[in-house]
Amino acid sequence: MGRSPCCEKTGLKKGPWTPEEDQKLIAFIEKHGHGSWRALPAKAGLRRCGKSCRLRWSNYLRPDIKRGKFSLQEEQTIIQLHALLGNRWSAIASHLPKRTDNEIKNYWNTHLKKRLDKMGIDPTTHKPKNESLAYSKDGSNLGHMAQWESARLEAEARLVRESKLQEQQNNLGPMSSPSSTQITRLVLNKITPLQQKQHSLPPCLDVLKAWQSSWSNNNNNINKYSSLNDKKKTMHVRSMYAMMLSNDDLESPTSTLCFPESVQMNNNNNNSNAMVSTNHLGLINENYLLPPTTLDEFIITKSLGTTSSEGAIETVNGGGSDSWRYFTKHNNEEEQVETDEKTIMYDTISCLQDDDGDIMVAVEALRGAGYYDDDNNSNNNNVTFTHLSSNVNNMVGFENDFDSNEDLAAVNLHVNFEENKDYWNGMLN
DNA sequence: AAAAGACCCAACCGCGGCCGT
DNA sequence: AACGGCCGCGGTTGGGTCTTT
Repeated sequence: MGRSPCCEKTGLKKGPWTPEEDQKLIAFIEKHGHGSWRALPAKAGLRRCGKSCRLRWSNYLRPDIKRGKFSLQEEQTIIQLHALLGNRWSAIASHLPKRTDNEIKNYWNTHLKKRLDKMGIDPTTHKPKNESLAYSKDGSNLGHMAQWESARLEAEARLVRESKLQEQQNNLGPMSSPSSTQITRLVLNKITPLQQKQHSLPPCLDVLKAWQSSWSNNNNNINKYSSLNDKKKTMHVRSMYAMMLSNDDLESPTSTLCFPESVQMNNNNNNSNAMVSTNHLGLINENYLLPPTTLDEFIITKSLGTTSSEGAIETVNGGGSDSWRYFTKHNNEEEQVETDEKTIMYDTISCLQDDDGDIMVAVEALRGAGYYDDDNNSNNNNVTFTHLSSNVNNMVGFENDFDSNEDLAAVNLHVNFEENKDYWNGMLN
């Protein structure tokens, strides 16, 4: 069946919208709503086709659109969702409040895709490039498998919702019945056998395995760097996936995707190697995602030997809107910290604040964990938090033998875990 | 300083699904 | 069931801006 054009092409304007046209469109929609897009242009006095008006409104003029730089969290979400969903921009956009599918698509094509590409990750399959080639040689149909995986994940989400509902209806607690996740897995295992840990990650998610491999290969050497810079150089080649791989909690509550045990956090382990490794994951996350060459800096310094129980987070308006760009440490790198349970250190974090006032992840982390005290917010953008080190130590499960630099990394690590939990919960609700 | 190339992103195009008739 | 209108979606384009030579 042929398809008629959406509107008469003759006499209608195309191309960039003028401010006057925008105003006409906004004024009309605010007064009447958009109703039928086809009929709208004539009523609004615009020489545009309805489709052009719809696009202009939904991609640009809508009041609930957030414009400007994508945050770290948004970047993470896009990459994670793209690995799961592929180029389903509207689906991805539904998990990024106030962002349009068009904007996400553009950002992917112009930034994230290239960044993955430079790292040797195939942005289509999210697999390391050499592995992608090998995989193709198997004759596998990647697109088909990704589609299958995507459909399977959606089915998982649906099933867990249903099982949650069932649980509620039956009024049964988790102790008296299998958890919803367990139920989901039982059901799904009949559809797709549970993936063997580490050995057979879903094809479209094999990037996780790649990063796990990257992490594992260097994990044993994490304490052998001669300087922080050396550590950083190595850390730059890794990604947020390391963070995901580092904690079982980050596993999708519904997915059969499994993360390797070798890099899981062991909160009961006071061994310093384990502690350092875990904390470095937080730094890896920050360092990788934030490009190494930028104008703005997120600086961590530390003060040592104090018994103060207070610290300070200072926000600095340093580089305009281009914040969240770099994460590094300086000063005091060689200093060792001796602590006992009663010795509290404090750290000063200098960080940037973006234009719309969002404070960076670390600050949100502290606030979320109760370390950020709005009442103590001073006039010059200084905010304080209390009881940092001891509580952070407890927060991440380490009771002894910690280093304050690593503690701050742990804060970031912790909050990212929480954010990922929220993310997956959001996927399900 | 100028030209060429690269980059970016708003806007367009056309397909396909949904729904009413 | 067939048709037609509407809208959402993903791919692509074109022109403005920035960077490099």
